[in-house]
Amino acid sequence: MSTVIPISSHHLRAACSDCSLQELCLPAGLAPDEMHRLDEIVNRKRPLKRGDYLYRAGGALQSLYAVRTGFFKSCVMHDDGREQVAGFHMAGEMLGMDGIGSGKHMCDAVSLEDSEVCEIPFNDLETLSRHIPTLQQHFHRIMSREIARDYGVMLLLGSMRAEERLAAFLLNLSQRFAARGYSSKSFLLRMTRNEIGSYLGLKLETISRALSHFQTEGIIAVQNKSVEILDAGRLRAMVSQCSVATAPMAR
Amino acid sequence: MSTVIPISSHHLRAACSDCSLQELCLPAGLAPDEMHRLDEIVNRKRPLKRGDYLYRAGGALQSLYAVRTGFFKSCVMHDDGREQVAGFHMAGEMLGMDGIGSGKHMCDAVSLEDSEVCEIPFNDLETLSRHIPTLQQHFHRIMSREIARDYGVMLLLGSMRAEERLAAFLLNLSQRFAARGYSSKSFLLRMTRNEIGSYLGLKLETISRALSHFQTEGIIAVQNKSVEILDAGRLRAMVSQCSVATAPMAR
DNA sequence: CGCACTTTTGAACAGAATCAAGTTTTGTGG
DNA sequence: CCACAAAACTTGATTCTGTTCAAAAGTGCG
Repeated sequence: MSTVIPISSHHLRAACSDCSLQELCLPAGLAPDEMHRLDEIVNRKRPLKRGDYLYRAGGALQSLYAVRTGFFKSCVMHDDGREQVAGFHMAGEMLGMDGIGSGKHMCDAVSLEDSEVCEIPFNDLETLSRHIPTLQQHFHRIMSREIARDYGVMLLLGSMRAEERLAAFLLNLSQRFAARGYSSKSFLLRMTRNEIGSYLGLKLETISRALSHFQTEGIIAVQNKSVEILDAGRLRAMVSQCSVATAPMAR
Repeated sequence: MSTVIPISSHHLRAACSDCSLQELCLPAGLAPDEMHRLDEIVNRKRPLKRGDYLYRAGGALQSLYAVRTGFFKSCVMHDDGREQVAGFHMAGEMLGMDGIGSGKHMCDAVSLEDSEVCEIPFNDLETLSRHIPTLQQHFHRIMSREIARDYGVMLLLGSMRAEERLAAFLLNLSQRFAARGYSSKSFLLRMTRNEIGSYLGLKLETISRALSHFQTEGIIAVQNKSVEILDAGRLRAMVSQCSVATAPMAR
């Protein structure tokens, strides 16, 4: 257990990205044995089909989850059945941190396409992070970044108009795809117009109209779920009034 | 350092509330020596006058802060000079957790009345929490609750209309005052209409109108900064459509 | 005591929501 | 693989909520 496993650095990197814990272990790099110990507590999770729930609001929080492949939304349900999307999550991002405080999940996490996640039992993570300062620091950073992101969303919802919100949303997606090695110019919207609207505090008709408008302006090309960004500069100009909104905005 | 300091439980409680670390140490209670070690890393901070900055966006994050007395807002500045209020903070609450991820504060923290804070050097807190699991758990809960609160604000900004937002805001304040032993029915608004509006994604005129309207309806009595809640039930009814928004909403 | 800031209130305006209809896409079962 | 039903999307017309502009009154700090 405390023996250093003799594996190459290439191996480590592979193992890390393999379990999709990029956010937890990549940034500063753990020592080989540390990485191994982290790996030991991570459970591979069965794949989820589109529409499956990863967890539900009110359920006991046992684990945090790292998205391995696929795409998720987290959303809170109103009494009347309407849903409010609180965030979208792609490969390499973590889910479930909102539930630590109360021990219960605060929202539903739903798979928007066939996905796979790694399950990280929270108690084990807490214990392990006491022994591995680097891991502890990363975990704190991840939670903090979540808070900072949320601030950005609040800014967006509190002070931007419809088309500015959508521009910020598209730029944010673009940037996150780019960070994962996908094209920043051309990608698929995994969620419906309704879900985008819910996330941005707008109605689906408004999303549809704004997308159409961007298209006639030559800023983007949309066809169904696929989006191509033609003029990122103009998108950036639309949100530039809000300095903070560009980078840490969405999720 | 590892010696158990012989102080009574009453002493401990006093010391704890004294340094205003309620959020960090009260909930489950630390052992006497643990409490003492926590106390050792906490620096008493000079009082701040109204309008003083506790920290500024972009500044290096050295410490987290616990509000001892007083009232703060945290806000992000737009390029054009407008400000967006991201939260209000009263005695016993913690500030600064948004900056851990980047090592820099993401927003300004401004005192809205003469206040006093405790400074908790973040590195020391991280180190200490490795040795005191209870402290570690509390710290994680605090960060998580901040995330959950932010989800609530997103819900509010994304799906409630003006008067619902204000109702939720008043109820949240009421509740937080009550939790600190103050009246839940009658309190002072430490912030301006403009700051309330910024926080709720509305203009100050809208806040003013809504307050006036609530008053003519007999739901509240307002005079300048002082508010008395006459019919909490109707306020609750206004926000009840959003189950989640009531409790963990603002900050 | 006066000046600056905050608040209130009114009137006109604008942006997004709502209502509605029609079209396209997607998913399912035969 | 096709047909059909359900879901998602687009677009237009209308309505309504909240913003903007404006002016006056109140409050408080120096």
